[in-house]
Amino acid sequence: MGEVVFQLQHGKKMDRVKKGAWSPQEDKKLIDYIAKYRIWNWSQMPKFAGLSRTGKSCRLRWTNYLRPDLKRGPFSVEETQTVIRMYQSLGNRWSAIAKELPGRTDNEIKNFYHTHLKKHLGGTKVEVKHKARSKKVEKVKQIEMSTQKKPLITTCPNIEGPNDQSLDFTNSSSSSYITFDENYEILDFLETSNQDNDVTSIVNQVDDENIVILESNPERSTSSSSSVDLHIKDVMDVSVHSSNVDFWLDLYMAADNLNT
DNA sequence: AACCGTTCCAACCGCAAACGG
DNA sequence: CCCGTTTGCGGTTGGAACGGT
Repeated sequence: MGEVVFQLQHGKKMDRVKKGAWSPQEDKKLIDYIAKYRIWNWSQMPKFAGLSRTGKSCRLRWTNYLRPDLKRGPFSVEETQTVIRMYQSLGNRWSAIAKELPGRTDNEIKNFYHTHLKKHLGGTKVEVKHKARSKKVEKVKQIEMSTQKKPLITTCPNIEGPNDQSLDFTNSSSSSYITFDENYEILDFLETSNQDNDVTSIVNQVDDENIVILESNPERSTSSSSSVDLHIKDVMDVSVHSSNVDFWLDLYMAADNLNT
């Protein structure tokens, strides 16, 4: 990562302005300066702090990374729930969402949403009353949620299956369509054979509100215990309606926690 | 080992809002 | 109210890290 330096016209003098990743030395300069003089003017500060950066770059580095009150680390269940709920009501107003999450920045939430949540949310359009910054105008914005339901493939924690051999899907290489209630109790179960690829005909037979498509974990399919590890292969229509958010989220978080 | 595609996030950019003289 | 400057926001991206072949 070679440092990138640009020439900027500044009065008569040509100032060298650094761009790209911040070095630990630069971080220290910024932290020390703010500790001593507080934040008074971002655009003036860099030259006093001995930094060859724009004020914009300094502000970003401080607010998104150096600020002492930042939380860091993975999002908790509660935080993830908040992000999803707030996004459903506010849309992409990341800074407004960040106000509900102390220690998290708008940039962090935006990244979290795009990398962990977006692709798993089903395709639906949410109409959001978008409060414009002028406070006077209300824009109505159509939030286009991803129409692509990318499979959420991850390891699921032990979900207690029924003590019914006919429902033992540990050795099955086919997909299973299982309806759970909120306690992960299996409400309904349908198994597809390998050659049966007609998903919709199966789906139509069961409650399509809570369908989760599962497939058994190939590595751990030797035991025939009633407790099985599963791969969540796909989540269908679970996250489309807000009433289903908790259900989907619980599965997602449980699976994700197990992996870490 | 070497290559290649994917994931993820820090940092960028352009634009709009807010500020203040 | 105007206008230049500063701050804040959201979309986008470069590249490090990772995973697979």
